[in-house]
Amino acid sequence: MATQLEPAVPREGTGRKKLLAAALDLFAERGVSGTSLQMIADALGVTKAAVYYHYKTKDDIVLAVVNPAIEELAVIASEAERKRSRAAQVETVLVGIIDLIVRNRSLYAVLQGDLAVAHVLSEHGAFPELSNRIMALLVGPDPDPGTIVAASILLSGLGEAGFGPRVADIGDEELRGHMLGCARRLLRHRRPSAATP
Amino acid sequence: MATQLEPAVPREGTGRKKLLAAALDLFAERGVSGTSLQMIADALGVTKAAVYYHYKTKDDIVLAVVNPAIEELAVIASEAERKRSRAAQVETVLVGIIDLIVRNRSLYAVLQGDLAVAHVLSEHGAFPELSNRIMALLVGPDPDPGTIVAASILLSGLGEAGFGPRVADIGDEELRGHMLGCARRLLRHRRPSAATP
DNA sequence: GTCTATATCCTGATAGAC
DNA sequence: GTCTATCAGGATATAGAC
Repeated sequence: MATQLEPAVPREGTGRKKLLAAALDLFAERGVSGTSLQMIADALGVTKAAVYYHYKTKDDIVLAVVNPAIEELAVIASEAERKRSRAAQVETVLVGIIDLIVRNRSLYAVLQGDLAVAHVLSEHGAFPELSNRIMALLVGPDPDPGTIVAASILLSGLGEAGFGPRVADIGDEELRGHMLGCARRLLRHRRPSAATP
Repeated sequence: MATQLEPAVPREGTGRKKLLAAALDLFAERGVSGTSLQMIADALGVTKAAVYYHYKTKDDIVLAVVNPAIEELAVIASEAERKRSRAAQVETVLVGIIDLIVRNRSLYAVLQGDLAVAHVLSEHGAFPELSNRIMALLVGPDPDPGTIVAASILLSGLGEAGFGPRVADIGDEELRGHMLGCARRLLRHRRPSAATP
């Protein structure tokens, strides 16, 4: 539950940390299924066996790469669930997720855009439940379909857009602001009131 | 340039058509890199060699699966480029793409969400150029970063959201309407006016 | 911690019979 | 159009030396 002040996956480091950084770059560029352990080893200048010293299986590497983002998301969700007003819950989720995305643009894209990651997480982790918690915080109780569509577009759109080449040359501060603006525009719309005849 | 009245990839058919439908389902579920020719063959109840009778390489299958959507997108782009007003251009692109997504929910997700597809298309096709044309139609000339961010979120978000399980039980008509509403909300925002002091 | 070497399986792809 | 049989290469993963 420590506050994260550094990027979730550091660019430099020793041993495992360099491995995870190299793996993330490859996952973001070629996809998890399109990345072999040989490629990761080559990126590090070592052999496959050296990679296997740090992690027993490829799934373990995927989990280790993606885990920091999941832990941050869990903190964000818990923080948001403690808020009393719906508006504060939505705001906490939006600010938290967008900050996470901007701070490390490729990690979130891999986490929620890669089908292989989803498959691994559905077996080894509890990510689907966390994903549902975050969605519930965004759309609230008894959401109408329009809100569900908007939140779905937002969550997947933010991830892919943050890593896309078209926003690569936009600074962190500015990107954060634009993403927050997009999120608020998307989510703030008139619900069809069931009480109106 | 024939108008498409049927789904881009038919669910049933004979020979190649059943092959493409089975391949699309697998691509959408496991990703292109995570789908082997063996899986496609198994889904059809045949052997790999039978698959190779229809298409020489795996890339050819990917191209054939994704090609109907690309052709539709090209028609949409050309149609939009013939409009004179910016508003009409944006509207034509939005209505066309959303209709394409809703009519065949997994195809667009595979086309623009799968890194392996992007890799194949960058080699064998001219999709990057088409993608740029559509983006240019959405954001207009000299777009500000906020508009670029919004359009990026929209294009990737629509694709993934259309295939997601959360919107699976929403009917075509309703989904189309909600997606259009989201798109208009996202793109319609005040540009920072450079003329204002 | 990293290496070489190896084991095993699966991949995309081909040839030729029916 | 589909089959069996086969190929070379690459995948994950392990064993053991340094």
